[in-house]
Formats: sequence, C-alpha cells, structure tokens
Amino acid sequence: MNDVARLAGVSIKTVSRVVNDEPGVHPSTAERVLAAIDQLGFRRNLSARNLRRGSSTGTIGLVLEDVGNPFYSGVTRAVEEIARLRGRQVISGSSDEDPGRERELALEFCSRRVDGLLIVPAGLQHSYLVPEMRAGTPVVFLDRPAGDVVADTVLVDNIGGTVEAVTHLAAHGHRRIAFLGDAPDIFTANERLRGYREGCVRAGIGYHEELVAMGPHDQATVVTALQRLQSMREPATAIVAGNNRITVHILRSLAGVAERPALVGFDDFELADLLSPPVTVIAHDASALGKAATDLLFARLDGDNSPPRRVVLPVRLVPRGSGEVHA
Amino acid sequence: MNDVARLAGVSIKTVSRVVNDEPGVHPSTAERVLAAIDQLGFRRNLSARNLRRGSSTGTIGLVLEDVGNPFYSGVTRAVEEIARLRGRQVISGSSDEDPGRERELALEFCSRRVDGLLIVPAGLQHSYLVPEMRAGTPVVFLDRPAGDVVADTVLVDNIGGTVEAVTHLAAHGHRRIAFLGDAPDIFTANERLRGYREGCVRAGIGYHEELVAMGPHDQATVVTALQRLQSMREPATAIVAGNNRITVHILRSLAGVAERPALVGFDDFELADLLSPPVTVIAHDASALGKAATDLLFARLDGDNSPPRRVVLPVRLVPRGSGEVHA
DNA sequence: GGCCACTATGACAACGTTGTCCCCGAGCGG
DNA sequence: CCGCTCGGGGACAACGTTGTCATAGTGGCC
Repeated sequence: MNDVARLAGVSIKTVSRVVNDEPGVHPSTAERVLAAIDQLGFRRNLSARNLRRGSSTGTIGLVLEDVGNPFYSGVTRAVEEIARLRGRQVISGSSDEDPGRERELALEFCSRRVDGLLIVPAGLQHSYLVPEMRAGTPVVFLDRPAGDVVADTVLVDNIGGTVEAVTHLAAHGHRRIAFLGDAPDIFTANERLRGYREGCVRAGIGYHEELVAMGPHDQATVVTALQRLQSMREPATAIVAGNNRITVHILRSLAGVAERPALVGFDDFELADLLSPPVTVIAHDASALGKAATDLLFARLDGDNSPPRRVVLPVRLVPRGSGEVHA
Repeated sequence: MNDVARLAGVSIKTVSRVVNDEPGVHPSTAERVLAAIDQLGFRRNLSARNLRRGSSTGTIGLVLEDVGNPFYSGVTRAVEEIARLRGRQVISGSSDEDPGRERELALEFCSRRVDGLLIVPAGLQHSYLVPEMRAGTPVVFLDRPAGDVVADTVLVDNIGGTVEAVTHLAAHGHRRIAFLGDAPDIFTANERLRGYREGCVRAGIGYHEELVAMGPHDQATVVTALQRLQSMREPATAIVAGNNRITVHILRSLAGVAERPALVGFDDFELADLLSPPVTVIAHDASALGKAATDLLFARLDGDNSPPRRVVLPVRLVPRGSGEVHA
C-alpha cells in the first residue's frame, strides 16, 4: 500500500480510501490510485486489516474426523455453503479420531482467531475450550456431544435409528440379530449400541451379548466377526451395521456368498440402491447436519445468547431389500 | 498479551519471550507469566505474529470443484496430510465449476496471504494470478491445466486412459462404442474425448460422432442419451463414461435393464467391485494427485525455482466385468 | 472582503506481536 | 575502588492496515 501511495503520489490513507470505496476521493485521484494498484499487483492484506479493525477474521474452523469419508465431506460441503453465504472462509482439518489432534487443530484455529468453531469431537474432554468460549468464540459440536462442557450440539437420532433397524428386522421374522459397531468409546457407536439393545428388548427377542462385535473395525476384523456370528449354534440371520464403513466391509465380506444374512446399515451411501440386493439403511443427511450446525453457529455470531441448545435430527429407515431378505 | 504483562507485573516483551521460549527469562519470572497466561486464557494472535514477522501465514489455499465429490475429498485429504507434516493449515473452497467463483476464492486466499495455492481450474483464464505469482506465491494446478499462464501442473493421463478403455472394449469384440462425457469446455472432458477418438481409430472401428454425447449431464440427460444410443440402426454395444458421476448416472439408468451394454468408467469409485456386474474402470488415485501437487508446491516453497513442471500421473484399467460383457 | 460550509487529502495513532537496542545491577578481576 | 562482563528485562519501532482528527483549498453568500 505504501508503494502504491508513492507511485500514485498520494498518502496511504487515500489509497486505503480507494481500496475501501470510501467517499471523498476525487475521481481523478482514484483513477491514479487504481492504475498504481493495477501496475503493482497490489492486494490488500486481510490479516492486517482484521487486526487493525479488531473485527472478525472472516473464517470458520471445522474439525472433523476425516474429510475423506463421504459422510464428512458432505458435512464439509454444507458448512462451506452456508459460510459462503455469510462471507466466511472455512479452515478445516481431520482429527482421525485422535483427541490430541482434535485439540491441536481447535486451538490452532483459535490462535488464528476464527469467528467460530465447528467440531466433531474425537475425545471426551473439551474443557480446553472453556477459555475460548468465555472469550466469545462460539463453538458448536456436531455428530457427537462435547465431553465436559455445556455447548451447542447437533446430533442425529442414533438410538431411534437403531431401534428402528432392529424393529424392522424383527418384523421380518428375524430373531437372531447381530450388531457390528465402532469402538464403544465413540459416542455414536455407543448410542447405536444402546438403540440396538433397546430395539432387541422391545421386539421381545432379548439382548444377547454374543451377537455384538464392537470395533474399531477393518476388513479383517469384520470378516472374523461374521465368521463367528455364522458359526454359532444359533447363527445370526440379520446384522445391523454401525456406520457406513462397517456396512461396506460387511458387503465386501459377503460378496459372492450365497446365503446372506439380512442387513441394515447406519448411514446412507451412494450406490446403496444399485447393489444386489439393494442395501436397506438408516439414512440421515450429512448436509442437513452441517447446515443445522452452521446455522446455529451463525445465530450465535448474530448475538443469540440463549442457553446452549441440543438439536437432534431425525433419521429414517430406507427399506431397499437387504433388510427384508430371509436367511 | 498486554493484560498478561500487567497481571504478571512485567513488560509485554517479557511475555513474548516466555511465549516464544526465548532464553534470558528468569525461571521465577517465567512461572509468574505462565500463571497469568493460564488465568487469563491468553492465546497468542497468530495474525499479528505473522504480520510482524513478515513470515509465512502457515496456510495453503485449495480451490477445487466440489469437496462433496468423493474424488475431490480424496484430494483434499491428501493435501491436508502433507500440509500437516509441513505445519500448514488448509483453507479450501468449492468453485462448482464456475470460473468467477474460482477466481474469487483464489484472490480471497491471496488476500489472506496463503503460502501457496492449489487450484483445480474451473475456467481457462488465469492471468489474474500473474501478479500473485510474480509476487512469489507458488501456484500449482491440478487435474486440469491453467488456461493462459505457465505454471506447475499435475494431471492424470486422460488420453491414455480413454484410449485404453476403447482398446479394451474393442478387444472384447465391441465395434459400436459410445462415449458420454462432461461439457467439452472442461479440459479433462475434452482430453478424454480425444482419447476416445484416438482409441476408436487405433482399434480400426472408426470415429462416429453419433456415438458421442457430451454434457453437462444429469440423470435425465444420461437417460435420454442412452435411449438414443440404443435406438439407433446400429445400437451402441458398449459405453465409455467420462467421469465418476456420469458412470453412476449410467448405472442408475441401466438398473433392472436386462440387456446392458458393456461399460468402462473413468475414475474409480467405492463399491464399483460389488455391483453386478462389477464395474470396469480407468482408475487413478485421488490421493496420489493431491500428494503430487502438494509436494510440488512445497518444493517451490523450499526454493525450487526451476522452470514450471507438468506431471502426468498414470492411470490403469481395472477390469472387473462390466467392460467384458457382450451385448 | 470576511466568514462559512464543504471537499479532498494527509498526519498520526493504534491493532497485537516481535526484533533491535539499551539499561540496570550483580559479580569479578585487577 | 574501578571497569568490565553478563544475565535479566524494558522501551520503542515496525509489520500493513484503518479510524480519528486536522488542514488546506474552493466556492458561495451576506
């Protein structure tokens, strides 16, 4: 800006005025300044501007588990969309389910003075955010609740969803329904397990621990679990899968198998309808989740300081065939 | 920092020294400062720091077409990974194939003084980046080349891939091979069309314009195109799909159809192997693309100022069944 | 002609840091 | 006792902006 001012033969304040479309600059002066800007390829330094103005940095921090996972990339897309409408940029990072990494990312974003934080919690301790929140940075947790702070949270109806999955399978005659879930220290995994259990009880088929295999799961552990479930005295005839990745592992394990157990997966995924049989899922909308959380964040930025809210988004069972097969 | 200094009864410079682990602070003083930092929940303002030091902002800008697309979210993940190893944060945005939006995002990132830019070009004009590049911001284009500037570029072998697809289909006896591609003003779509044409010529089956349907495509236009291709005097017996979305549209259109044309899709996608028949694809690695581009960017940041490079990543045909069927 | 209103512009401080330079006092050798 | 060194710490400027205030010139009106 200094260089521009020198080249145009004006003070830097005048350049600032031109750059900010402030009134009170003579057209001919403005033209000279614009020419200088063009010639030098000047671009205003936003950091300096925000520093001086003490105003928003125009950024939102997004900490999620893995952008590579279609579910989270859907969330990211929705967040970006809303942020864009509100003139913000999104800085994001993947925690890979590591609480330390989550914390590192969140605090890094705070150091960058993001206007707000959206966090898919990896851990259960979030008191490290208390100073930031007290300092006025709104934080919204999504997909999972915070561990030890009270804050806005947007969840999906994990329990309702798995209850519905089990109910659906039981209605089609299944009595031996298994559950393959993620590591039980992950909130959603645990909730879904609870829903599974409640569904079993409600359906009158009882809860049998032997039918449960919690993760973390990869292709190999899923194969092992399926073998175990099928070699029992009373084999499982149906499976509820705890998330999209586990569903895919199961599908891959069952490829080419003639007698397939019925299957209902938590999380919808692309092409589920084109498999044979098409996969019945508990669907919930990644972009709805992202949108709800971002809307909530912006409400806070707009001055809403009502008590923290907990929003639970509905899920719905999409019957496609795999949950209706008989073993 | 001012507050911390006051509370600890020292000057702000001493606080700065403590925060930066600089030597020359008495342990007992440091302790007092740390206590004050803790009590106030102080967090150093990175913008101010970077402004003062005139150093890197520790950020990388990433402009892509749509984070929601699994291909690009794979790219994003890879970029994030490398950036993390080099201590950078990623700011990203989706252009939705709109050149204006691409430009807006890129320039916004420049205003934020990103250390470097990774761009999946939406348009063909990138001279707007010349001042930035001249000012020292390295820019790497990925997936598609820049329109009118010379810059580092990482591409995949679009032509080789479609040549191989056509060759593969022809080797299985197909003579009427169609091509459904994206809008021809998109570089990759055009290149793939060229590869298709060359493949046809090489296979000795000739290039017939009637067998080509360029986009933009959605489910409806794909259905129409397929109807046209199949109601010809000599119907198409095989199809090459120009990208993952078109492949999915085709699969959805063909669902339940008994006599399916053979199909080879450009871009691999999850579950392609589990469909029936499994989908033969031209595979290339999103994360390899992201990694190559980011590595190149960091090489520039490390001072490499050799002439701009163009890297072309190989693709490979993954035969799975759908490209081998006979009509 | 004197005064006022108004336009166009500039000087300067400040945002939150950090780099440079300087100062004070203690310890030590001569 | 003097001078020197060295450890600890502070004052101040500067990064690139913008907000506040001041100022010079210009034209109009009584």
